[in-house]
Amino acid sequence: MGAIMEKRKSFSDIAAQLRGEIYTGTYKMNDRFPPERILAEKMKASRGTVRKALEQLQEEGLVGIVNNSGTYVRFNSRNFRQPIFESARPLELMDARFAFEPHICRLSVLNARPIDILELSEIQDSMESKVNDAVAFANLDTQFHMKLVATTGNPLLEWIAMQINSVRGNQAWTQMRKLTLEPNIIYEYNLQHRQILDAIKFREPELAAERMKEHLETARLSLTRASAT
Amino acid sequence: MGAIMEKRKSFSDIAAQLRGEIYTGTYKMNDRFPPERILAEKMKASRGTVRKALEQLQEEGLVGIVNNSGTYVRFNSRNFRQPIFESARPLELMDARFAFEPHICRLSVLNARPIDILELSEIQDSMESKVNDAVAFANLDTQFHMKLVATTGNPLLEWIAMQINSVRGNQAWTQMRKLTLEPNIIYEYNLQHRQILDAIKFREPELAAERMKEHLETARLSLTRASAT
DNA sequence: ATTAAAGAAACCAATAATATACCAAAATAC
DNA sequence: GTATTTTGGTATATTATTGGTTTCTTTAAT
Repeated sequence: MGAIMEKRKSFSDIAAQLRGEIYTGTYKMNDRFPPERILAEKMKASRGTVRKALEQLQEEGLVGIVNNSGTYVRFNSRNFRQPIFESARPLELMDARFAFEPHICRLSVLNARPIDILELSEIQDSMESKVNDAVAFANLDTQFHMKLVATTGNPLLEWIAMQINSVRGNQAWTQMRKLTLEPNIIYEYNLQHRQILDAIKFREPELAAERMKEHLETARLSLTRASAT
Repeated sequence: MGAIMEKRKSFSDIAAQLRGEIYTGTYKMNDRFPPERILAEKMKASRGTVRKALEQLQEEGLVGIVNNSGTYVRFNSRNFRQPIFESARPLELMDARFAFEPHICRLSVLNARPIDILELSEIQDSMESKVNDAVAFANLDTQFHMKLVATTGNPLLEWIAMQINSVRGNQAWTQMRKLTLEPNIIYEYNLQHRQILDAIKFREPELAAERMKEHLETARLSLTRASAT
């Protein structure tokens, strides 16, 4: 017979499963776990095993076990109020952009339609005429990077970019912008944007990514110089 | 007596349900909730339990309770577009991981402390013993990548990674996992994880990033093969 | 055969959920 | 303006659950 042997589950198996469910948000912060008896039934293990698994999770700090009450999640899987973005520091954001944008360039080369490239060029043209207007330039810069993401046709990436860009709205950032966006810096940014755009036009994914990295490196440098002041 | 016993609901259950109704827009910004007594009746729970659930939602900042007046929604579901994650397709998610994780490796090399590397090794060891248990392996895999991000010490990156990982909790993904995670694939993943970890141990940022790219390429391939079936 | 780990069952004391009643402020009706 | 109703806040007694503990049996690995 093809009867499947239900293999005996060890406490570490149970722990791994529950850990995963905490990380993925099945159980949220401050939620109470199902009672041990129910959990044992669901996991097809004995209560003692579940108990041992929960004790391990407690040592890891993921849950707190309260006598005669229940086991409570002490891990924030998603922060719905998004205070992280409010408190994100400029250099942390730069790291995120470093991770994100070079690959966006590669994807853009693969997916951008002619009309997309045309629109990017238009934004680029506007930017080059705003060497002396830091605020206008910054807004167009945001537009440029957002449009770049949009050309990938990936709504998930677009959503993430939107979240990252929302940081720029806060106080620390408007100040930082005034410190860094001097005309000569804007001029350099324009050159780099133009180079990135050209690499995309000519369908060179690695070149586009490389030039984006250089661009971000320049931005990072002017940031560190500004914060050193 | 075939009467079905209505399971007693805990405050976490009530909170989860109300949270869902706020997120989906059943109750919109500034709406007044039904009074506690009515809510208790609808939820088939006692007023005390509903009360405790509402208090938790208040701590989360989702609602505001006003004495002698009512409980009001303080959350704008339009500004929070979570649905994208529910509908994110596997290949779109792979692109996001391609964008992020190689650079995460570089940052990990720069910032990981010895204790971090030790913890990563422990997760790795567990994974290598789960060649025949796809569910356990997948959960450990999530842990591995989450821990990797954590070593960068950048909460913004951690938040983004968590958003990306939260997709894995949904239905389409658990099915996809069953299709792709065969023992030989798991074996290959283990080899690649080990190589990534080694590169981090030996403080080689570019090597670590490159190996992560290879790992993701393998994952992408097994995805496309699975969706071709 | 020996040993360590998991399963099963029973009991305890503390806690959570229920049910009910009452209060005071606010909203509503008249 | 006044009376009535509605609302969240509070208190209390009762019942159902829950984690903690012990004891013993079963299973798997060596």
